[in-house]
Amino acid sequence: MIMNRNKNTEPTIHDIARELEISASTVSRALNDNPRISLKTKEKIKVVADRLGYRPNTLASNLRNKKSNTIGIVVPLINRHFFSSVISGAEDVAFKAGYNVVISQSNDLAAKEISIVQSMFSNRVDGLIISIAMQTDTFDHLKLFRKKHIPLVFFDRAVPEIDTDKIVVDDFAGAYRVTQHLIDQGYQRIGHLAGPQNLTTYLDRKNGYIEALQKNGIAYDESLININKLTSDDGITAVQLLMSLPNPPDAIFCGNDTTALSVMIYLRDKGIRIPEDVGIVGFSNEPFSKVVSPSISTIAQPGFAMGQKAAELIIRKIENKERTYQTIVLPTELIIRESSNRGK
Amino acid sequence: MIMNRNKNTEPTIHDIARELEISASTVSRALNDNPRISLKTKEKIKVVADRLGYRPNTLASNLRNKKSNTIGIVVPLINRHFFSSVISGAEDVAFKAGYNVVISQSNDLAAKEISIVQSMFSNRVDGLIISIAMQTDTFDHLKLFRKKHIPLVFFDRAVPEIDTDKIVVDDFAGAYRVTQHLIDQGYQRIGHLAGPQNLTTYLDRKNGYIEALQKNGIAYDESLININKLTSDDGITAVQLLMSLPNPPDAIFCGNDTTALSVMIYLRDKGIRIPEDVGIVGFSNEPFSKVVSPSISTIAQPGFAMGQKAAELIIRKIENKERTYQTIVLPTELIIRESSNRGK
DNA sequence: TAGGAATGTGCAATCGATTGCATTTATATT
DNA sequence: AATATAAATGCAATCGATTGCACATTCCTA
Repeated sequence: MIMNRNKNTEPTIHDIARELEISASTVSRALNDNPRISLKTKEKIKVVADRLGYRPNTLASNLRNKKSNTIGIVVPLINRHFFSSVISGAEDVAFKAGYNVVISQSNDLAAKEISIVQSMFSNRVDGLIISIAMQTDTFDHLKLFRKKHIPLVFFDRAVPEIDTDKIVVDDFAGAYRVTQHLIDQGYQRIGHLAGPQNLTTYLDRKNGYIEALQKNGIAYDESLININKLTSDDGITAVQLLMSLPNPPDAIFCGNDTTALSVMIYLRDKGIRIPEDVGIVGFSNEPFSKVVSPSISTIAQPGFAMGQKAAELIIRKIENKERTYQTIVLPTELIIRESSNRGK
Repeated sequence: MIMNRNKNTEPTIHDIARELEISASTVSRALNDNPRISLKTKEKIKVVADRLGYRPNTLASNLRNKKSNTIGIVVPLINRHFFSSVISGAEDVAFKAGYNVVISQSNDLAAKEISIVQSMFSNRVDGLIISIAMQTDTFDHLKLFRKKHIPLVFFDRAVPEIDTDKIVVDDFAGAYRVTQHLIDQGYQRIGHLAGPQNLTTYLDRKNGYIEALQKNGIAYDESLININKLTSDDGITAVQLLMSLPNPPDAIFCGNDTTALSVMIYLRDKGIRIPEDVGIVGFSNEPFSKVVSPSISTIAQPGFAMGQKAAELIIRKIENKERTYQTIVLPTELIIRESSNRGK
């Protein structure tokens, strides 16, 4: 009699096989509902599996199948509304399709991003969904995925030089719409706080802004554009600068809601009325933008939907091995609130 | 000559071994910096490994070591500030310690939670960090982890009947402090919007509130307590009820910031001044609570720190096999802002 | 220079599930 | 009853890394 009923050990298909005096192959096939196994045998096996509290060891299965059923997601910061929404959407779709989701945050640091991506590769994720760090400017770690034909999907912040699937929002159109809206409200000199221009996201926003000005026959004034990292403090520094110009702006299109808020607070403290004296628009529709006072006009980015789309796309790639890449541009929505609404 | 340089295949230790005409064991040991391997051999091996672009296959290693280097985290909803903060903190610590983090959300549904937890077990996570779903009322899926001696850490919402590590905030003390603060500010009739009482979190808050009243010799009035699910709408319904009492409250301690905000907006619309006429305090320190106007006094829950602690704790358990369980109660912080500050 | 310790490598089994191919068993056909 | 065919199951290798034990080599020391 072969003895192997170790105590601290999880039951395996071999334990089930031994119990029933059949082979492990049969057990494996039965549990995977393989038609080659008779119904009768399948049932016997399932009974024993239940009794032993058998749970398949996914690690073993993954190794054998060279598939981890895992999707990696890398974001700059988990703890940020937009990104956690994307993650939430992606997890939703992935879970339903039987995939696990491993998540890491780059903290916007290139070095950490590289380390994460390599680790995910070693863990043999089946696909990678990523929004790159602000700081990242070399892309070998990502090209690795392309080279090995592991599906790679960029969202929000994509790398132009890597040809793969991308899901972005229409930053250009969003910014254009914001600017047009400000013009429609009668603002004449519109400033812009722009983010790092190595990210297409922010570049596109700036370009949309410029385009809208030009289409409306407004001279585009370089001095009204302030490029920074869009932190709360950056917003204050920038607005100080803009307002001290000989000819200061009467509206500011801020690259995100965070700066929109800090700008607004700064102006309020200076006794400048919003939207009467200066109009403000942000970007991203952070939850707070709706509830501050005055509420902040902004552009809604469909984070949850983006995550869903990204997961759907990568799963299709994983399972079908499609070779064509697409860039999905999700529409944005201009939400007009108090901070830019003069009622015109 | 043995041929095996398949094209689409990742290099393995065997490829390195073949190249150098040594055994795979030596390669494995060299790459793990085993002292039994000579420096000279190690260096040769590292050179070849680099040249081939070798990346260890973590799946194989995990299978052999019966360890996945992965920590599972289950939250009700990823896309919520408190939870994403916890995740962020946990990822931070886990990554530094060489662990991956897989995340799933229960959507507050018991069935999904069970399914997630079982799947994580099959994936052989080394430990599980979880905040249970509002709906969950059976715990076999979690007891499984205890039975198998897989580290389990509850955070925020813990299950009293399962003896394991827990990290919670001191809801009782937080609520007590809120109430004392309102009393100190001269409020006389303090109402409370409480959450579902099957969660200790909300139960403790209510008890802290009651205790503070009693310690201050204030009669505790059942009619001033409204139990609901703490959604925005619930807040409005509740405040309508409270304010229509013959003897309405002059302050309301809301079970979370969401209701605090909706209550505040409702009162403002009725021309009731905050904090002069009615004082308001929330709970959780949601980002918006600081930026709305008036800003909302609240209790800060250290989400990020909680995540860090949870990860630290579970890693200690994973690596040391400690058998003693602890409940860590993190202190809360009362943040006094405009909504309850009469300047007393 | 033999004996023994110290050092460096290799063999082969193992982790648990999967699967191509072979083999056995049951059923059908003439 | 004998053969052909279909159905059910088993064997053994595989996925890639790890490791106890055995074997080989080098180095000392008496």
